[in-house]
Amino acid sequence: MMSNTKSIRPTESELEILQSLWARGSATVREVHEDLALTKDVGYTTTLKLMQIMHEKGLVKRDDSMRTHVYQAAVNKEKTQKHLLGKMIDNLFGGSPTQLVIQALGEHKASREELEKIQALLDNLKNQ
Amino acid sequence: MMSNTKSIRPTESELEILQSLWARGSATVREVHEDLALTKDVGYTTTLKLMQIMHEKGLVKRDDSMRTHVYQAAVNKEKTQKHLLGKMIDNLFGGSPTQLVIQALGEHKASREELEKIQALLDNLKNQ
DNA sequence: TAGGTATTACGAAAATAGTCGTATATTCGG
DNA sequence: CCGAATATACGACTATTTTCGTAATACCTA
Repeated sequence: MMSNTKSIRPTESELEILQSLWARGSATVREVHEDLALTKDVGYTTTLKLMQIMHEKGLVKRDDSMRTHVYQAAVNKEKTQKHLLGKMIDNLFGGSPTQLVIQALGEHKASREELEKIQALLDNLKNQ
Repeated sequence: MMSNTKSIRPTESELEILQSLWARGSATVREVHEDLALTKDVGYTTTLKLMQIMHEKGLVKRDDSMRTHVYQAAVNKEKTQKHLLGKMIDNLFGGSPTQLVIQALGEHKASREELEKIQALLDNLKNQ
C-alpha cells in the first residue's frame, strides 16, 4: 500500500466544499453552491471554478459523462481530519493532543450524551 | 470590557513566529529566526519582514528603544488556540467538538497520566 | 578610526487564494 | 423551433501571503 504520502492541504474554501461533498456523498456544483450560499455570499461561477481547481489538484473526482457533472470528494474525511488535526497539534499545541482535547472540552459545550460517548472512548483507551 | 471582538487570524507563518514568542516570552528577530531555521529554510529578512507586518497588525508588541528590537506576542496563547480550534470544529467537524475530541483521542496516543487528566476534566463537566 | 558585521526599513517580486464576467454549449418548455 | 434557463470553460483581476534584495545605519573590534 503506502499510497497517500502526499500532503493534503485544502484551503478554507476548499474545506467548505469538501464538507458539502462529504455530507452529500455526491453532488452537482449547484447543490454544493446552495450549501455554501447558506453561510456566505458568493457567486455560482466562483464555486464552479473552485471545484474545477480542486479537480485538477485531485481533491475531488467527477463524472462528466452528463452535461451536469457530478462530483465526489476524492479525499477521505477521516484522513483529512486526522491530518489537519495533527498539524494543529504540532503548530498550536506544542505536539500535545491532550492539550488540544482539554481546550476543546473546556471551551465548547458538549451534551451529556456526547460526554458519555467520550467517556466510553476514554474507558476503552484506559483498558489497554 | 468587550475589547476583543476582532478576529484573530494569524497565517501559518505567523503562527510559527507566535509559537516561538510564546515559548520564549520575549525575543529578538534573530532568536525567533533561529527557531524557525530549525525546521525550515528561510532568510533572515523574511522573518524580520513578517514580524514587522505582525507588528502593524497588532499580533506582536515590540520594544524599539534599543537598536535591536525586542518582540513579544500581543495575542494570548489560549485565546488563539480557542479561536482556531473553534474554526476547525466548524470547518472540519461539522460544528461538533465531540467529533474532534474523538478523532484526537483516537488517533494520537496519550499517556495514562494524560488520560487521567482528561478523565478529571470530564468528571467535572458531568457534574454540572 | 576604518572596516566588517549586525540590524532595521522598504520596495517589489513570486506564489497562492478567491472572485467573477463573458463566451459558448446544452436543455427544456411552450 | 425558439427563447429562456442552466451548465461548463476560461481568462483576468484582486487580495493576501511569502519571499528576499538592497540600502541606510549602528555597533564592534583590531
